[in-house]
Amino acid sequence: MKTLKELSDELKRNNIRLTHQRLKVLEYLSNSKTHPTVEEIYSALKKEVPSLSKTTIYNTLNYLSELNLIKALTIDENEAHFDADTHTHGHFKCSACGKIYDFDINIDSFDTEHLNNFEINEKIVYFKGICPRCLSNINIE
Amino acid sequence: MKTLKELSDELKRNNIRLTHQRLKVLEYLSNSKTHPTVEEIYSALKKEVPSLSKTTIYNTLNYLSELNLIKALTIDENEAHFDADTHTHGHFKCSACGKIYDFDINIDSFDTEHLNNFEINEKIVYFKGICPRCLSNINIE
DNA sequence: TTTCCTCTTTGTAATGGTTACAAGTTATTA
DNA sequence: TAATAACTTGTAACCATTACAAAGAGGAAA
Repeated sequence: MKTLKELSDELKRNNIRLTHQRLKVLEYLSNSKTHPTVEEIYSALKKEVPSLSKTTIYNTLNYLSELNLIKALTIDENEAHFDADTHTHGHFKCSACGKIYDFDINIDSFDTEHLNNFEINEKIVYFKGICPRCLSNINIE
Repeated sequence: MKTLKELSDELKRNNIRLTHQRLKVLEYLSNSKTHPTVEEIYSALKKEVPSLSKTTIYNTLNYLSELNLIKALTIDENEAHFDADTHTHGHFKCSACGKIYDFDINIDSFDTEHLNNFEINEKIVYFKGICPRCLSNINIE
């Protein structure tokens, strides 16, 4: 998980101004462990920054993604989720509750001999299924 | 890659009627190795079946996905791609040309001790980068 | 064949996440 | 302070996908 300072410094380094709005988005994301969507970030920050526009959030997140400071997750079919943790790890999405979990996985141990002539820039691992919490709820019913 | 017969039989078994339109979609997908989108399937089949509607293609593909006879790929941010090959394998998307390649990978060898209490139903691996063809084109320029 | 019922197809409209754009605002530099 | 560039905002456009209703097609039973 990236700290607010790391994100801010990196933006400065890329000549991207650290505005109040951007700082709020960075702060929210770097403190979050739930892989929030734009909508979630928006409704959370709207209280503190009433003038905030969704476009600003999209802009900020897109900048950060381009700079590889955050990751956009496409594990959810209809909405992007964002993750301030860019160290390679897996994501598990529960089909019942929709929650997205992190899990450690040694992606670089994959045998990828078939991709010898490919330049690999990103390795993504998504698992889907039912989380323990939902499994126990099903058993109760 | 699923044969047309396998797909047809499985649909019959699930009491889904094998209409002319559905057979065409199944046939196209089972012969395809390029992970086509709905748009591609539509424009290819429209010539043969002029009355064909996009909704029918969505319906058919959704049925097949629910029955786990095909896989919907979300490696592309803005459009779903479909794959008649359901044996677990990885997908590599070239960021330059957009082409999606298959590659073999032993996903079950992953160490997933952190997910001991999770019910895992699907394992997805996406790699992104530049394919050999585009790499050599860049070198020429 | 005829009737009935159900499933399917089709076109259009609606949905919803995301992006484009223009106008106004803010920051930076000189 | 003025000038320039970057940023924010709201609205409108975009586009893949889904919802829906009406028309069409197929199978079962008589």
